[in-house]
Order: sequence, then structure tokens, then C-alpha cells
Amino acid sequence: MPARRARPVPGTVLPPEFFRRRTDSLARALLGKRLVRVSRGRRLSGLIVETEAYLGARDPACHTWQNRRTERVSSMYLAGGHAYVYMIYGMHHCFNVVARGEGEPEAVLIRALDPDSEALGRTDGPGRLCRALKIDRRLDGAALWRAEEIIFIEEAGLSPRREEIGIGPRIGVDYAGDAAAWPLRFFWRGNPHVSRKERGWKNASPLTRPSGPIT
DNA sequence: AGTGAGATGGCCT
DNA sequence: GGCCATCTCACTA
Repeated sequence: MPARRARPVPGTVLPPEFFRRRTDSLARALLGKRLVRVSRGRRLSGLIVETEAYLGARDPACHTWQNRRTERVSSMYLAGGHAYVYMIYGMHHCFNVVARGEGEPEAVLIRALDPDSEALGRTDGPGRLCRALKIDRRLDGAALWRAEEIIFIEEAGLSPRREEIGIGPRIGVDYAGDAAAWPLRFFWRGNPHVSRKERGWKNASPLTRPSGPIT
């Protein structure tokens, strides 16, 4: 009998190794996983349906471009599987999952969830997502792989098929020049929580596209 | 459906 | 001092 990869078991918390890989690969693999936040005894959760990869020192759109290492971004230098949370525009927070290994400051911005409960309200857009899940800077640097923690990511038993994955340019980073157009935004095609403006898509193509800055 | 402006504060040069 | 990995509301059409 050929060896088969075990079918992912819903509810299994993603282990640290899951995160310690190429950042574009992680961004894509997070589609369909469940982000769970436990707040005041309540479980706030939803399926990840839109992500963006940020590629560290070589990415002008990334907070760690040219290996910037300020207090704010210090958690991006942790090993993959930690949270990087920052405030933007003085009023919104953005939640990121650190990728790769320690000292390789790359991350995946979680842009939208398909909420498990209507009571969560809108979770499309990184700012609204953080508001709904009560995520703020206090969670910066949190480990994401332990179910007893206040935030983690688990297997949901669902994954988009290849043709259901859309890829597009990153949003809101026009200042980064060509890098804004790098194909680093991933989303679950047809999901209503991928906001309208961001549905421009092409079909998922292999991650092994011409190397360039992406790898 | 698309455009434009204001909110608001921390971060970085 | 200027700039944001954003959101909402007002306004056009």
C-alpha cells in the first residue's frame, strides 16, 4: 500500500512546524484554517479566507524591509508560529502570523475570516477582524500553537481546491512600488467575506513561479 | 459602484 | 513632521 498523508483532523491545533516554511506557501496554506480567540470564556472564531504574505528584508512593503529591527517589529524576528500585532492609523489593529524561522522576519497578514457565528459581526478586512476577535497589541508575540492559549489556529477539515484559490496584488501598499504588485495576496474565491474591491483574481498558479524576489 | 475625506496615534527619519 | 499592511460615512451617478 502506498503511504498516504493522513487526512487533517478537524480541531487539531496547528503545530509550530506548520508555520516554519516559505511565507507565500504559508499564506496559501492558511486558507480554510480556523482562527480561534478565547476571550472572557467565549470562543470567537472563523475560517481564514484572505491572507497576504510579507517577505521581510527584501520586501519594501514589509515592516522589516532591509532588516529594520525596531521595538514594534521585534516579534517578527521570533520563530514561525508567533503573532505579530500592530496598530495602524491610530485606531485599527492588524493580526499577522510569523513565518519561517527565528531571525527571518516574515509574516502573513490575516485579512478576512468567514465567521463561525453571526454574532461575531463583520470579519472582512484586517481592522474589523481584530475588532471582532478582540485582538490588540497585548497579543503581540503570543505563541499560536497551544489550544490552552488565548489565541490559536486549528485544522477545520476544509481546504480550497487549487482552482478555488485566487491570487492578486497586495492591498494598501502602493508606496512600495513594484512590490505592491507581487502576487502575494491569497483568497478563497467566491467567499462573500473577501471584500469586493479585493476580488480581482487570477487562478492559483504554482508557487514555483519565476523566482525573483518571491523566494 | 466608485470616489474622497476625516479620524487618530504610534512609529520612524 | 509625515506617513501609514484601515474603516466609515457622505456624496455622486
